[in-house]
Amino acid sequence: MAWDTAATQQKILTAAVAEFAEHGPDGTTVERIARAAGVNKERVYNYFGDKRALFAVVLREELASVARDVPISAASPGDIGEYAGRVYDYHRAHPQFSRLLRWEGLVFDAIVPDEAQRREHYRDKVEAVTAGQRSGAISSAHSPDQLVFLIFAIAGWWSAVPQVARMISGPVNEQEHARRRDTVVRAASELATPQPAVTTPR
Amino acid sequence: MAWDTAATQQKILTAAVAEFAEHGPDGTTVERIARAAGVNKERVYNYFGDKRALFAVVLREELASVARDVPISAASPGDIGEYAGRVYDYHRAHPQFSRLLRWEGLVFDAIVPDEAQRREHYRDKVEAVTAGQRSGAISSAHSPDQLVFLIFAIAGWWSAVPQVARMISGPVNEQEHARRRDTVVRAASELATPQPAVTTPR
DNA sequence: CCCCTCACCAACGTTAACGTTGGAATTAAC
DNA sequence: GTTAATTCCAACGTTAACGTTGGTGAGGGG
Repeated sequence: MAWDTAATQQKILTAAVAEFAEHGPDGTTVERIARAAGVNKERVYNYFGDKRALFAVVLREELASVARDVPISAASPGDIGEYAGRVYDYHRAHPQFSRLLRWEGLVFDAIVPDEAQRREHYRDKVEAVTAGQRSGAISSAHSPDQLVFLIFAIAGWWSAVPQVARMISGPVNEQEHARRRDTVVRAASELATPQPAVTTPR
Repeated sequence: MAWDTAATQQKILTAAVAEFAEHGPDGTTVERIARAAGVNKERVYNYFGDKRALFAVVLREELASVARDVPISAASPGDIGEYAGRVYDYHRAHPQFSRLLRWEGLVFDAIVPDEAQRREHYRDKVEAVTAGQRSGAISSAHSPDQLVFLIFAIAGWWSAVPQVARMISGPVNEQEHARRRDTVVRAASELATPQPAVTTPR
């Protein structure tokens, strides 16, 4: 049988994503990754360097995915709402992504692997919103970058602190998921809808 | 000098909070906690059992604090906005709380230490919003539990994924914090403001 | 057909954290 | 004032993960 080093590397990477997402950088052991991938531990060190380096690769591979897989359209508040809904769906369908994102936030406070490229992806979203605001279809009550971030917050917080969501809203079944998604869509849409000035009485 | 076991336990707990918040359950070592507290490692085991038990105690102690320290008022949308702002402030002023909350979300998917009491705290918030909705001052577009959760999301996501916030909005200084807080306050207020129906064109 | 390179793995040394134990110092009880 | 109980710590055994090394066998170039 011929060597297939690319396949070996891929198996390691897939196993690493699962392990790191589940246990985090400190809870993960290289031995478990190797066993899950069906290869020897030494292969991991040879291909990816030490554990931290592998973690960085895993983050880079996985965290660019939402930007690729969930395109934005910002021609109307309804578009923003649907975008938020899709981001919510993505978090739900890819718990590994969601967990890695949060581990990154906890471990890499300062430096993020591949920050330049990630920034690009986010810039796309912000620019789409900027265009929507310029056309008047989207509310300008918030600056575009912060509106984008609010959408992420609304869509992502559920999976970030599932325990809090459960304590507030009760056990999570299919129906509850639908309810949450609906809330996300409508809330994002609200925030994107141009308003005749919100007055804050004092 | 007399024994002061309460003080010893408190020193351990304080050190444990800092260590667990910084490094998480797996990254923390009991030895470091003991050293930081200025006591012997054995004291930790004697008073708190093993590492996981101590982690549970730390979570219980720290995570009830927001509910205690940040009361809600929901007599008007402006109240909701200000509440969201205070929650934002709390996250910023107590990064340990924020980090522990997220670690809890990652590690205790199912069971949460002291869940019953935590649920009580959240219930208070939900009930305040319910009352506000009943009086008509607060929008009923979202069910009260989900509105509360949206507020938490808007206020908390910034510190949960600081790397994303930075990549979207640039470096964080005092001015940027003020901008974020303002966004949080206004967004929460918007979501709480009764609307004459949001139309979603298709 | 020979040899050199490289993927692969079993086994190893080393470090570090966990959790425990035996004993010294201190307080309280009688 | 002697004894029992308790706080505290230094030192220990044990486990487990990290990262490495020496060796084996497959592939390919001359």
